[in-house]
Amino acid sequence: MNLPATIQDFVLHFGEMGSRWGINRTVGQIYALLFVSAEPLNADDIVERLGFSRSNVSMGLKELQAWNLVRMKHLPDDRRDYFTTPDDIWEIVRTLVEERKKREIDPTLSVLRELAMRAPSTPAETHAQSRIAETAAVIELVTGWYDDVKRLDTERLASLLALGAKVQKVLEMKDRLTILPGLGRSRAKSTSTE
Amino acid sequence: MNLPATIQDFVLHFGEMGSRWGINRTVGQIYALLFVSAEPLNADDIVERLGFSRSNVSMGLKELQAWNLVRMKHLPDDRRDYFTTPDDIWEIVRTLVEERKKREIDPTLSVLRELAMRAPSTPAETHAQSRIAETAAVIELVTGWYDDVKRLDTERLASLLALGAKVQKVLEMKDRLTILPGLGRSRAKSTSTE
DNA sequence: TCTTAATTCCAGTATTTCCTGAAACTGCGA
DNA sequence: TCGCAGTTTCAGGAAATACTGGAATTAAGA
Repeated sequence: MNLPATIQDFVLHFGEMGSRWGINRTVGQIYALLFVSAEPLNADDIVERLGFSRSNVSMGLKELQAWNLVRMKHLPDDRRDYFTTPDDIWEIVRTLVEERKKREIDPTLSVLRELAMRAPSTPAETHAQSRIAETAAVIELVTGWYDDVKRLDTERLASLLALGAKVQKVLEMKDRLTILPGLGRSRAKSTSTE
Repeated sequence: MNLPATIQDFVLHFGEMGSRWGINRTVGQIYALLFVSAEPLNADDIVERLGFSRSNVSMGLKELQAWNLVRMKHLPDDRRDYFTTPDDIWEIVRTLVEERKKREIDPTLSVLRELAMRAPSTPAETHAQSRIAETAAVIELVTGWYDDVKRLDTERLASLLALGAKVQKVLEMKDRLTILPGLGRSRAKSTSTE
């Protein structure tokens, strides 16, 4: 590994983190390197800097592409593929959450719904199914919230986050002071028409 | 594995999910079983139902205890330890998020801050450090929001989630219509005095 | 169409992580 | 203090995952 100390430390830490979150270490390191690099890098640049085998880098890049986490670019008079991450970190966060949801949460939710709907055959099963149904409801609530806020532009999202729980106070005030038609609790189901 | 079909399918699915999120399959399955069981279970109950070795179950339970995800109980005239998960799913979610944050996000954040503060020695490093600092800022914003909303009681939290992005509309209205002292953007840093 | 540089695939190997059985430990009741 | 039921620890084996080098493939330029 042939990198300035700070970059190396970042890359190594990111690799460790990745491996705790179900992303393999190599892929995490490749991503980290692209993330902090000012210029797009090609596969050989990565091999040189990280010291992985050429094919390992190639597979890692493929996986990152499958996750929509990197962008491919081409330089004039150069056939090689160059890769970067988006400049906007919020876009990266959105992609990460979106992909993770699509691959893991959504399938889980449909499994849970299916399990909860089966005809139970023992009392134990009946109890289990009500626990499962509760779980599905919580996941639906959280993902519904997410589906909603992900449409906000970054600035609004950031200010909402900065506001934190104070939002609650504003809402209580609103409940007390004003009548706002069309702002009730019953949010649209949002699963069907996107 | 000796379980009603629905419970078995849930346990297996949960085990798979766990292994994608950095929890090993066995531990995930033990947790899933406890989660759907109406009664507390002891280690031998788990061995019987899941077919793991006694020691594997013991280690799994130990790990779940370290994560604060299970409760130990004792029955009268029985020395064995019995385990359950909390009845309230929201409590489970809070614990999960809290532990994960404590073990992974917080340490990462301090690493990032340290890296961003080092004196850079190359232009590449300078650029990397500004990316790292930006990342730290995003993480701080999100965890700050989380630290804030986690204090809400479950009912308020659920209604906030149900409201989704509509919150934004309420806030815009508030900006236009009223002056609310002490509700500005500048939230307390919240890291120091808890 | 041929040459060549670049990329991808794949089979085998290495490494890491997980799981087991046996042995050590703990603490209660006699 | 001893015996015993229950629990935990740990070293070694098993399984899963990751990594490599070479061979196959692709595509651009001549």
